[in-house]
Amino acid sequence: MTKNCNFIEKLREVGLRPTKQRIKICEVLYNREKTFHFTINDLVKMISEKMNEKISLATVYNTVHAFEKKGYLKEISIDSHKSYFDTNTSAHHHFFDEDTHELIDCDESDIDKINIRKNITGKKINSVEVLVRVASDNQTQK
Amino acid sequence: MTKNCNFIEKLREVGLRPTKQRIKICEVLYNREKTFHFTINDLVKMISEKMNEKISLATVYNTVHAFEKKGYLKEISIDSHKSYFDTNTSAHHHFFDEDTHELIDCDESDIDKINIRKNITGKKINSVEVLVRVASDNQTQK
DNA sequence: CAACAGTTTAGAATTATTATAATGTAGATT
DNA sequence: AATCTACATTATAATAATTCTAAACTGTTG
Ligand SMILES: [Mn+2]
Ligand SMILES: [Mn+2]
Ligand SMILES: [Zn+2]
Ligand SMILES: [Zn+2]
Repeated sequence: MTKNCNFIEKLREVGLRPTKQRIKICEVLYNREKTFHFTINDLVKMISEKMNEKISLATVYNTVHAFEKKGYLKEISIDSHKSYFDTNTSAHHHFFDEDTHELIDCDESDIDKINIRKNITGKKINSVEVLVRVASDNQTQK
Repeated sequence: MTKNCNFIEKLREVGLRPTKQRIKICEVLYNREKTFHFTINDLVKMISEKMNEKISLATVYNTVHAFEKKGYLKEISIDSHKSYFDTNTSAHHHFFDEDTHELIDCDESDIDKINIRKNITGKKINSVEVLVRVASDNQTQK
């Protein structure tokens, strides 16, 4: 279990003031075994349920985007209608369960390295990510 | 150049009434050499610029979603903040230019077939798509 | 502890999308 | 051809997600 003072240092390192709201959000996001995926709505719920404090919605948005900019969080595009964030900021692939709308990380070994043959002049590749959409085996597929 | 009567037949085939708005939208979307990517906003502009007719925004949304459901259009998730649609409905990969926010199709030959080793019990794979984010070579990368 | 810059906050504003309900129309029925 | 009816279109209102605003607040510096 990471201590709060670690979060304070971590925030200081990237030039974010260790305010109590940011520390609270760090606790909710990083004080756990595994990385996970969430929406802003999820996060607001988690804060209000797990913590007694209430944080303004604007602050949650601001903080999440500050964290994203500093590389503490990654935004994942799967569904144009919802923003998902990921506390796993490394480059990795995903499964998306279309029944439950759950995102699942792929292990390194699940998918071979992707080889891109095309090269766009004047442009460099920033990322290569695979999205595997899965759904229940029996039901009618979309 | 596809004739309107073809669109009428096409619409009838999938059980959509060939109304003048739907035919108009078909013309804008499919009366061209190559497939392309667009947002609802793009489409509304294209209709009002290319055609003299004005179609209600609600109808554009309804029609695009009707076309999507019938397999005439595909929705692409790249940017959680915007919905992109694709008149190329086949399974294919994309480059996304982060400078211009332009989507570019990958040819079959640009990327090898992806082999998924993981298998999620009770779930079948609906699609496997790769998104390659590119950006200007010289500028600071995000 | 005073001062300042950065931060939080509630609420308003904006944007994208969907719902509503009245009106219009394609295609079938007479 | 006139009528009918289910479905489609429309303008507008409603909703939802996100961002903006401006005032109050707080962490940090000296
Ligand atoms: Mn964002
Ligand atoms: Mn959609
Ligand atoms: Zn992930
Ligand atoms: Zn495409």
